[in-house]
Amino acid sequence: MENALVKTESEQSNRYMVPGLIRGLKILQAFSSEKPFLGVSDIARELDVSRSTAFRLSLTLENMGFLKRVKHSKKYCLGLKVLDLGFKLLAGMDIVDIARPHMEELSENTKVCSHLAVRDGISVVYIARILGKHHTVSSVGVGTRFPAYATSTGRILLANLSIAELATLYEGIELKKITKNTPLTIGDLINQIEQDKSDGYTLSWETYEKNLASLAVPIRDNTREIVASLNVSCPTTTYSRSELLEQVLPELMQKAASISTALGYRH
Amino acid sequence: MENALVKTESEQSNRYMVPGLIRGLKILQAFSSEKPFLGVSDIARELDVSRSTAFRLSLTLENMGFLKRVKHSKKYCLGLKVLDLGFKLLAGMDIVDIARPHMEELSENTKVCSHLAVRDGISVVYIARILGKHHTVSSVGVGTRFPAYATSTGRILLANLSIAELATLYEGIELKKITKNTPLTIGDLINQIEQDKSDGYTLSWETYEKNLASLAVPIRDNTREIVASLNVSCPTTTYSRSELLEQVLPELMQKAASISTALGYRH
DNA sequence: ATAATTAGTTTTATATACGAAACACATTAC
DNA sequence: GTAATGTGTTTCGTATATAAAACTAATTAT
Repeated sequence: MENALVKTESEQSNRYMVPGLIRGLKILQAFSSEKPFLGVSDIARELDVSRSTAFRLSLTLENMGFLKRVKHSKKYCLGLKVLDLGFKLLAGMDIVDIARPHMEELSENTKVCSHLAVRDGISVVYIARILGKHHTVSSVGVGTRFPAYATSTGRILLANLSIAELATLYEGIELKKITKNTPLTIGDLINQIEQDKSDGYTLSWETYEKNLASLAVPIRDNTREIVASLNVSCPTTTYSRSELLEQVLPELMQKAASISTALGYRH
Repeated sequence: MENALVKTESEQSNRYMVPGLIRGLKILQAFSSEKPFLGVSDIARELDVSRSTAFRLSLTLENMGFLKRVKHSKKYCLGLKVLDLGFKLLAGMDIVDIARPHMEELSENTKVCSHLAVRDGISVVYIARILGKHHTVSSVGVGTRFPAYATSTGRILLANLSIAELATLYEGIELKKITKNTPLTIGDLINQIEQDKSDGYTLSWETYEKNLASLAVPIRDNTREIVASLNVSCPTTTYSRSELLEQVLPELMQKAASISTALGYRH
């Protein structure tokens, strides 16, 4: 009972959280392509709860269709119901439907891949992708997360925050050196974002991955806030830096403007 | 306290279920493209729980990233974390990775859309899609669910069950007449499935949607069970019935065989 | 303007979800 | 073979999550 007081350890601060739900969701998150099958005991170890609790939680998730028993085994794997949630979210995002035709034209005209992304805390989450028909294809599928500070799309989205908000957001977060071009301090990041703002675009040349170029611009809605970022990405060999800026950027900005207009933004 | 005994009403039978988790998941499922924003009171009404409970559950989901407050409002919308689960599931399904290149060839050669689907109870769930380059594109995205009895892919997947299992699965389920070709009784369905089995394929001609044709075949793995269904679909005007069977079917079966082989199936 | 309604949040007494221990039955060790 | 460990499941007393009520702070009605 002496550890009843030491509840602050790694748990969320709020005293209103319901443990059954936290744990249930953590179970779903515990599954991965490396660990696709977990038994009750595995789950109990993973979450540091008793086997009886793990048992009841798993049973609940199974009954709801979020977990499935694998045939002729007592182990569980993720159930197909987990797909529903994600696709319901995307279906509700009319920005995806609005943007897609423009993105298809963009990809058709530039021959490269295009992505639409939104910010979730310090992450960029990709919510739409059009594969270029004629060149190396993107491996960034819908649902992919990247650190915002290290990607062109991410920096565009961070530009919507004030310096104070940025500082709060990145308080205690370490910026990892991914390639030679990634910002290493919040100061660096803020400077880059200020530069982006005056340019109106972000060019990332091997910032997140060697040999990968990406050019991103903001999309705004009727509130005038930056709600998404539209980008094109390709190998650094497809277009040179100047070709990207001279040939691709105007096309990209025009499509972004069309999407913003469709979302109610008045220029 | 008199209603404490009447717990069986619509709740799950099992006495080990943890209510906090059930309710939390039901909250996530309550959001839809028609109702993208819900407040604490809305949620309380929707789940028939007290506002204080709805409050604590929402707070928990918010802290976990599964719900987000919409700006300048107390309402919630789905958080982007829900995407993670679905895409983790798909990433773990190596059948998708294995099938995709074959599906791309298939779509390239036949010029129409191809889908890969698995069964989840009485539903078919689509887990991969390749859009045809030259014709009307499919609106059946990854994650889409359809009633298994009414689709070609679904009937192929149902063929893996014994008649007894089929009867159990559809016990108390009403088959709705979707078009003139949908089976209306379990007897009809079983007859159709028996026919499919001897044919080795299912042709659905306007079965689920007017003007839509779909041709599906089974995919088996090392256990010799039908684990997925591969199909092509197109408007009924693209290919005639006989063209589908003579030109497209051999190609489809060959690709399905390749995928089955890659999954360990020995012919 | 004022009252009435509805919203989200906080408190608190009690119904209940939880961990510990026991159980049954595998699988592995020796 | 038997012992030893590991698994999923069940029971049971107690710590705790919950519903009801109280409390604010917004909206809406009048």
